[in-house]
Amino acid sequence: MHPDHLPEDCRPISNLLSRIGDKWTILVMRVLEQGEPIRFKELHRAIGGISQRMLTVTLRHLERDGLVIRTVYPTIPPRVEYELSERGLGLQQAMVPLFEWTKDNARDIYQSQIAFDLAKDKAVT
Amino acid sequence: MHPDHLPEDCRPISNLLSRIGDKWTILVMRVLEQGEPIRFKELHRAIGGISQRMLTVTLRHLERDGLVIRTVYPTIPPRVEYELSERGLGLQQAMVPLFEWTKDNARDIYQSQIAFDLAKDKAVT
DNA sequence: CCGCATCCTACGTGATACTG
DNA sequence: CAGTATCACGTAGGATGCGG
Repeated sequence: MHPDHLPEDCRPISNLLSRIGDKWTILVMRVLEQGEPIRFKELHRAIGGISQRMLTVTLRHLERDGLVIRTVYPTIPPRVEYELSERGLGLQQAMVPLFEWTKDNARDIYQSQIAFDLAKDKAVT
Repeated sequence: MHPDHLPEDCRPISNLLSRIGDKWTILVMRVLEQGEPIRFKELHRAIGGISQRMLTVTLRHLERDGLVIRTVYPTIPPRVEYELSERGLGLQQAMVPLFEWTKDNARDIYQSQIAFDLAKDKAVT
């Protein structure tokens, strides 16, 4: 059922992108990029529009992949801090060209989409 | 509802990654990367496990973003060829570091996941 | 041969309320 | 403060059959 007979490089990349390509991961990593450990609540505020649940889920994924480090201080009230790991930092750096490309092409892509949708509508008419 | 008050760079990047980060886009682009125009059926065979529908959807998205070029030869039977556009090629190149990073870190990430899941199970016990 | 339309299922996402 | 549990919803994805 899965593309097992593809060049081996493709699936891991596709899998990785599927995970970091979700709705929030990039946003979270970008906030974490500052280097400073940051608390859950701060993250929640820094990232607009994310629910508590999705922030938790996203952080768990990142932690599971060893991309962020989670530190718990068993105080009362509890205090939990998140920071990018070495690996996470490396991923950030690997994504820089993609960031650049996106910035350079976002407008053109948007134009293409408009044009495409327009042609579509005209075809219907 | 959306993270509108984030640094402007983040959302477009997140959006782009969401689209190219889906299950098939990377795989399709990788096959297209060869440079040769390629027919639908060939693509379908080259990419194992993809349904006809998802291949169509994926190609439409890529076409809409101006990343692939779709050429129709109105012969009988019909002949449709796909190839990477300039823009698509640029995206490919921008992703090279990410590909490299993934190749270098895939194993470590996998290990982290195992360890994480194990710790989880132990916690339950 | 190409790929669109339909139906259906699974999962990601979000809102809310509750626990340590 | 941090995180879990529950429910509800929308979209992605897969299977199948039809049309150009």
